Amino acid sequence: MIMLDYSDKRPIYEQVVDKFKELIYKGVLKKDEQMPSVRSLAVELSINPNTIQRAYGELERDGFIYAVKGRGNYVSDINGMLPKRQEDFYIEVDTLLEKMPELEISKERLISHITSYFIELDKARQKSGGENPEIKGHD
Amino acid sequence: MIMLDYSDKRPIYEQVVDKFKELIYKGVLKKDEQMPSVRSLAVELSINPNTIQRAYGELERDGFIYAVKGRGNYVSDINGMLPKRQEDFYIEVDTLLEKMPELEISKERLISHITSYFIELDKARQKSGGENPEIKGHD
Amino acid sequence: MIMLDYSDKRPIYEQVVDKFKELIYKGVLKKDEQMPSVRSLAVELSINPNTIQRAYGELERDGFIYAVKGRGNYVSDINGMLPKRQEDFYIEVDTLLEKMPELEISKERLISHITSYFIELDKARQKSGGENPEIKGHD
Amino acid sequence: MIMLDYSDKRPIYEQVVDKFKELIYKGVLKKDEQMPSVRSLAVELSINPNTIQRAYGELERDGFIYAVKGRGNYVSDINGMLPKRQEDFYIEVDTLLEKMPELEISKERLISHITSYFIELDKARQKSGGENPEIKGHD
DNA sequence: GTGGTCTAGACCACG
DNA sequence: GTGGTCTAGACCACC
Repeated sequence: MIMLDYSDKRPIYEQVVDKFKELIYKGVLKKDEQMPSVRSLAVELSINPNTIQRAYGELERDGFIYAVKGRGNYVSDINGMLPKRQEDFYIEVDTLLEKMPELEISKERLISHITSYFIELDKARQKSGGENPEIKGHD
Repeated sequence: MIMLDYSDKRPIYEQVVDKFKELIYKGVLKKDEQMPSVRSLAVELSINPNTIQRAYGELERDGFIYAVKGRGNYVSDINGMLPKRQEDFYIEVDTLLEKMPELEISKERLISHITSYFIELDKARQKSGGENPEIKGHD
Repeated sequence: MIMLDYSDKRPIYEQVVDKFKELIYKGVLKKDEQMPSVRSLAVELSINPNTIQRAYGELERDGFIYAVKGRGNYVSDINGMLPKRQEDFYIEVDTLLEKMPELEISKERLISHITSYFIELDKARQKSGGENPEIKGHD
Repeated sequence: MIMLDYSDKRPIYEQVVDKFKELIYKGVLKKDEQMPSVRSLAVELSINPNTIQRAYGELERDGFIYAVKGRGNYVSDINGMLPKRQEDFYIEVDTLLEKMPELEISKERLISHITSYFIELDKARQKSGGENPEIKGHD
């Protein structure tokens, strides 16, 4: 379910946290589904249970999972976190936009890049059968 | 010339490196200009000279400065690094674009955000007297 | 009759204990009334009978219920526990009062808060038909 | 500087966290003052450095201290946290107020308790010389 | 010297 | 069985 990258400089527990956040965001792990137990996951990844414990602790602190003593960890309901994430996305976009003058990249050049990115994406999707419908007109 | 942020999680030498890269990129420090001496800068920032030494080492390794034994450190010629930096920029853009479907943000929504960003920027520039000329049609 | 909150950090047996204490205090469960059997309640809440057993044990230890071998558990007479609970209440009040200087909250400000709390409560009661008569001049 | 209470059921790291929060709140530890080092405090309290590490981690996460690698931990500026704490105080007050009808305690009885609490406090202060002036008319 | 991460192994409370 | 805390001891990056 999860693979560690030991060439990654980030701490292991952080990798675990991020991997699970992604799995939860993408819906692979659904609300109230049980997480792998601390010990079993530790064995599976052959790392120390404490490290998993710490990762689960962070996930709980961030509201992604909840722990029930003597039972296990379960994934929380993350509905309503989408707006916050969209906001963060636009903040990331802005920091990129700020760099443009210094890099002598024009607005038109950027938009052209974005457009061609999505054209390529569409092509690739048509080839593979078009299972992921395009997102349109949201928010 | 440089200010450290101790609440920043990154190591100090890295902050120093980045600050100087920025100064060189922006042309504040020009080709063949002398860098502050290791010891004077260490005193000014009240940090360990070893830390400055390490920062200068990284800057030299990355081709931003060159050291002359017994004389000091000098700014390199960074012409020709622009294309590489632009390339990095577009890679960063792509990683952001990849996140969009999952966040239910449409291409149109993004472009509208970018457009309004530049409109605001223009407004602010007209007010302050228009000193930074607009970048147009490059690359 | 009872609902568990798995997002609550407290152990389940403690939740059960508190819920029953409340039911008994509020008079929903009256003197000598029979408690649900350990096994039936365990099934109803889909938790381990041991957990219920432990909860009932605590309730008995605290004098809220009494067990009759082979028959079941029954609600005790809790008359005379009111003064003790009032005393506990005032102790809690005092710990709060002690924090006030540090928080730069004045006595007058607190009393004004309390007053407006009860005014709001009265308003809400008048709207909903006034079923809970106001408590006055006790003790 | 800090004393542990082993008869306390709460985890050690939590006790450490709370003790430091209190010291910072009360101004005993001031902005930018250095915290005892992880290892030295561990020795002083004769507990494991990991436990201190965890406590310091929580304190940093909560914005009470900041860590500089290779240097140490320093206390943050907690100005502006007062309103949040006052708000929490009133929430605690409200939970107490909610219990009153059930306990058959009237509003008047509570206010009389509070008033006499402050009268006693004043008496005690006059005896000891009156160094802590009364807080008045804030917020 | 400092903080930060990780392991190995133990103990406890809960179910 | 589960999560949660703690210890002892190690290693790393940073200053």
